[in-house]
Order: sequence, then C-alpha cells, then structure tokens
Amino acid sequence: MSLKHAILVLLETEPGSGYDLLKQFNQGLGYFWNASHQQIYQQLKGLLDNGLISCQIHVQDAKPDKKVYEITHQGIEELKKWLSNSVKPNKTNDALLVKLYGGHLIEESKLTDELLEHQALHQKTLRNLLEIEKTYLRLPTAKQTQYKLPYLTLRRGIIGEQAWLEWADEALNSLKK
Amino acid sequence: MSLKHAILVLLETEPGSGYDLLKQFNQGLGYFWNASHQQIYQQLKGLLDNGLISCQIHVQDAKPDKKVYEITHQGIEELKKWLSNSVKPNKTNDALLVKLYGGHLIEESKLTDELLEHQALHQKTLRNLLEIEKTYLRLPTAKQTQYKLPYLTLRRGIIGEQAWLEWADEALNSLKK
DNA sequence: TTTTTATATGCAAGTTTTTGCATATAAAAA
DNA sequence: TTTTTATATGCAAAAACTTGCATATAAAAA
Repeated sequence: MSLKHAILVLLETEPGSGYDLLKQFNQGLGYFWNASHQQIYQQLKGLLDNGLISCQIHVQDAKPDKKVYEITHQGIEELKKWLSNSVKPNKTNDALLVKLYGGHLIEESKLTDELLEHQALHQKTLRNLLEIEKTYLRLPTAKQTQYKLPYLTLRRGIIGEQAWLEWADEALNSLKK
Repeated sequence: MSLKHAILVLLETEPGSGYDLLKQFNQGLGYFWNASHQQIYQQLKGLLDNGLISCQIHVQDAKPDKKVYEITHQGIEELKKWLSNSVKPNKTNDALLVKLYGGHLIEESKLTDELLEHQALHQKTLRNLLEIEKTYLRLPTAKQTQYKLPYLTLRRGIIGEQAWLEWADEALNSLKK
C-alpha cells in the first residue's frame, strides 16, 4: 500500500494538515495519486500511532483548528526503506475501456457522448499541467535542478494526457463512421 | 465497482470459467483491467447468487473440473444499465511516480535502475499489443468492423504504452545529467 | 438573502481487495 | 529426475477503500 508513503513523501517536503494534503492530492499530484479525505484522515491516524509522524494543534481564529503533522525521524527511515525497494508495476483499471469493449450492447451515440465528457476533463487536466509547467520553466536554473524529480512526474502527466487525447481523437473518428 | 461489469462484459462475449477469465485479464485485457484469481472467484460467487450469471460443471479428464459460467438475461439487463450510466473518470495511483517525487532521499542510480526495470516491462507489453494489432489488421474488413470497439481499447493500450516509453526516455536522460 | 464553496475533521458501516494458505494432476523444462 | 508451469478452484483473515453521516464557521456567489 502506498497512500501511506505518498503522505510521508508530502510531509517530508513540508509539514501540513490532512486538509493541506487533500488539496495537494486534488491539485498537482492528482494525476498520479488520488485519495479521499476519509482515507487521508484514517491514514494520518495510523501513521501517528506508529510514530512515523507527529502532530501539533494550531488554533486559528475564524477557521477551525488545524492539526499540523510533521514527519519524524522514524518516518524518514521508513520512507527511505520504501524508496529503496522496488514497487510493483501499476495495475490499471479503466472502467471507460471496459464500457467500450462491451459497448455493442448500447447505441454508439451514448459511447460518443461519454467519450466527449471524458475528453473535456482530460483537456482541462492537460491545461492545468501545462500551466504548472510554465511556472516551472520560468524558475532560475538552480531551482529547476532542485525540482527536477517532481518535474519528471509532471512530464509524465503531460505526456500521458496528450496521449489520451490523441487516442480519443482516433476513437471519436472511428465511432463517426 | 466495475470488476463485476468487466466479468459480465467478458461472459457476454463468450461463456467461460474463472480460470478462463483470469487468463483474459492477464493477457489482452490486462492493459485496462487487472484482477487476481481470488477476486474473480469471489465475484463469480456473488454474481451467481444474484442471478446475473449461471453455472454448469464440465468434468474433464486429466484436468480439474471446470465451472463454466454464462451470462443470464438478468445479467445482460444489468450490464446494459451499467453501460448506459456514465462512469467516473479513472483515478490513477502510480507508486513509481510517488517514488520519483520523493526520490531525492535516495541515490539517483536506484531510481534509474527501477525506471529501467519498468521500461523493460512496458516494452514487452507494447510488443504484445502490437502483435495483437497485427492479427487484427490481417482480418477481413467485415471482421474488423465487428471488432471495432475492442480494437479501440487495444489502440488505447498501444498509444498509452508508447507514451509511457517516450516519457521514460526523457526521464532517463534527465537523470543521466 | 439564500445558497454554495472553502476551511477543517471525524465516526461507523459496508464493500472490495490483498495476503496467505490449501489442494490436485499433467505436461514441459531443467 | 526433480522442479517448474499450466490447469482449476477455494477459504479465511486482514487491510484498504467507499459511502453515508455529522459538525461548524466565514466568505463569496447567485
């Protein structure tokens, strides 16, 4: 399971609350890791119990209290251990493709409609990622070097989305016939 | 949950056993849906209990008995219903990218090694998919039309793998520096 | 002015998936 | 000849994830 490690990776960069993590998952990182708020809060509890993170309560006026978590020495060790062992290749489970595969049971127009819906989402995602890339490319060289690794993950997102859209064009054309 | 529907889609094409389904998931379909044998047998049990599939035992000599499942009328109705409702866009959870993101904690050579491992797997997958495509392209036009939709899913696999490999080249080059 | 969105966290129950174990035979490979 | 691979299915426990509910305030939008 890697949600645990995804959280440790984020907290290693910067301490933060469950809500902060949620925002990160919903924003930039969403193209390679997704988690719901329940998942995050449950994991944080587990990580705290195991001493991999520590917690401080920040009282805020106007806004609810915040629990700010920080990675511990033990957490860093665990993270290094995980990073050193190889991960299993990703298993993809893509419901849209299952639908296409069995799509002869319904009208093609329904398939087209759904493809168009997904296309719009992927276009939006790609635009977001390209914006983030622009920001990165404006950074001074030193900063670019510093963020080299996260940038590679961003590139994966961009290339992946472009490929998806390329495929969708092909698929939509094929369905038109 | 779509494993259920993935199984119904496969059984709608052709009746088969849990083991047959497993092979399909491990072979051609693996690039868009993965399931372990435990998952499959558990789901088949559930689908049978709900009357969406039926079962006949085939006694075989030399090999163990086989339970051949077939989709029922009710199963087809359920499948049509599922196909007609739109699915949520896929959530990707890619552990390799999490590792890259937090990779500054370990030596870059370790990251490179792991990338190379994954690259080999993706190359193999792509070769397999291209073989399947060759077979498809050799079919007479009528058959090609018949299998148009599954072919589109195959194209998704091919384009997706090519994009992955394109990215991996870029990433490996970046790590060399 | 009412509704929605953003901030911030959590429990409880149910569903799904993973992990580990278990069995049995035949053919192919080492 | 021994080991591995392929065939074929399953239980049980643990871990993980989803769904539904619950609360509370402030700012922004409709």
